[in-house]
Order: sequence, then structure tokens, then C-alpha cells
Amino acid sequence: MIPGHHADYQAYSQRVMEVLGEQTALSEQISSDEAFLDLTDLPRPGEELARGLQAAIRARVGLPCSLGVATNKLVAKIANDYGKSRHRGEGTPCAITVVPPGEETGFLAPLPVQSLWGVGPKTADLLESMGIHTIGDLANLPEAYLARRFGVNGHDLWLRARGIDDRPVETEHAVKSISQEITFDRDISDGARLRQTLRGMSEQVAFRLRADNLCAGTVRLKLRWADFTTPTRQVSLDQPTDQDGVIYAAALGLFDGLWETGRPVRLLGVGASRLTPTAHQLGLWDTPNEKERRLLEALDSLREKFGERVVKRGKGR
DNA sequence: TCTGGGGTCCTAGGACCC
DNA sequence: TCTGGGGTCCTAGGACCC
Repeated sequence: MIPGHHADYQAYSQRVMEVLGEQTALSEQISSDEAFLDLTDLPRPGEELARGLQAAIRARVGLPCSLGVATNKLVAKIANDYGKSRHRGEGTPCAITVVPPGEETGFLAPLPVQSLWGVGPKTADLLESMGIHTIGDLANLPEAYLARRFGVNGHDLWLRARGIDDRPVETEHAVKSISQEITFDRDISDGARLRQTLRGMSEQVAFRLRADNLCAGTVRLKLRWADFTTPTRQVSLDQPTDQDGVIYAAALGLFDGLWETGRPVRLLGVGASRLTPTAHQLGLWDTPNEKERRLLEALDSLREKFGERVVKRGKGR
């Protein structure tokens, strides 16, 4: 959508979210370029607000955007997708799609089942094979039948097909995992190169953990072979960490347990999960860990000033 | 569809404990 | 004592999302 640099992208995203934040404190960012707003308690009707918002984002950030207005998140999201998909011709869609209260099921009925959140290619194929093509088809099935076919998910499917969704707009969102991965231009079978890449990614993951004041209790390694199979391995740490060396050691251990020397690797990834807030111990003396932490903090501030690639540690750890 | 990078959530089996 | 059942944590994989 926005050409150019990652940093630019983030800056745009932030400015859009700022404009949204002026409308209501009840906003939930769901990705870098999408958010839900709860307008229930605002005096003006949704459609009018949406027009104002769209104009404000164009005027102040210089970006087109599309909006969906409905009585819940599910229908608003689908309405927005629908509006965007109907855009024809040049340029970015700039749609506003309103589904008035009471018209949810009627709006959803003719749409393909894939329009529903949580229905991807696999589920769509399965539903297709059962003769279910539209959301309306789905809504006509008995709940018990769906529950039997799809388990817990079946009940949700049944509710969603009817446009029922009582999830609130959540203003706080805790990060669950942080990861870095790379797909190589061509498959790599050089162990030194793979380990070096692994180290770089471990450092980036640890850097992002520290930036968010988080420590990880679990480290995950992801590989992809030439045949596209993608094994993962994870390990729980004795102590949550935000340290480059600890993340790298864990990732390396997993890598060495999985990689057969010389086997070509297409993708390599490192992830951190089971995140907890960092508890800084303020001791009277510096433990080795505390020293290491301070060193990394100093490096981090250099990275923030001069860019991630500039600062590298010397040899020997 | 021959496939980028970052996420979330769910399931299922095994270990371990009471 | 080899035997029941349940809870919880861990790991691996997969579907799905933008």
C-alpha cells in the first residue's frame, strides 16, 4: 500500500491511529493498517462520523482509506472488505460501507463463506464439499449439525453466519510473541552462514524484547526445507530472558538438533514467546547479568541513533 | 498457490504430579 | 503395588489473519 521504507510505513500508521484516537478513546488497532472504533456512545451517527474520519485522514495524513460501519466488529470488518472489493479501476479504494442495525443477516447472506473471519481455504473447501457456498447457506444449517461437524468452532461459525458477535473493542493488546525470519534467495547449506544468520536474528529478537520491556520464557526455531516442509522446535528457558546470547544459545541448540549437515535450508526463523514484563533488579552490585544488560542497553541506544545494521559486537561472544 | 514476514489461536500427545 | 483419573505444562503442527 504505501511504497517505501519500513520506518515511513510505521510513521504513517501511527499518524492514522492518532487521528482515530481523537474521535474516541475506544479504538483497537488490529494490524498496521486497520483498527476498530467503538462509536456507540458518540452523538453523531456512524456514517457521518465515518465521512469525517475519512476526510481527516486524507487531509492530515494524505492517505485514502476505507471504512465499514455496523453494530459489531464482525459485520463492520466484512462490510469494509466488501466495500474495498467493489472498487474498480485505478487507485486505492476509498469506500464507506454501512450495514444498518437489523440488516446484518441480509447483508451477509449472499457473500461467500470465505468472507467470514476464520474461514480460510481449508474450511472453505470443506464447506464447499458439503454444498455450502454462501454465508446464507451456513446460516440455514442447524447449530447442532455445525457443532458436530466442526466442534467448538461450529458454534462460533453458526453465530458468525448470523452476524452475531459480542466481542468488545479492546483498547489494550498484549503482545504474545516476537519473531524474525528470513527466506533466502536460494537455499543455503553452509552451516557457518546459517549460524551467523541465526545469531543476527536472535540479536534482533532480543533487541525488540528489550525495546518493549519484555522477557521471553520460550525460544522457538523455525526451518524450511527445500520441499517447503517447515519443522519448528521450541524450548522453555529456566529464566525468562531478553539477552542476545541466551536467545542465540537456545536457538542454536535447537538448530543443531534439527539440521543435518549440508541439508539445504530455505527459511530460518527465531521466535520468542511466553512473554513477561522485564523485572529489573536494582542490586547494590552488578552481577554479570546486570553488566551484560547495561552493555546491551548502551548498544541499543546506539542502534536507535544510527540504525540496526551499524552496531555489531566484536569477536568472542 | 511453487509460496514474504509477521502475528494469533487451536489441537493433540506426552510428561509429570497428586 | 503398575494401578485410576484429572490438571497443567510442554512441544509440534496447522489454520488463519493482514
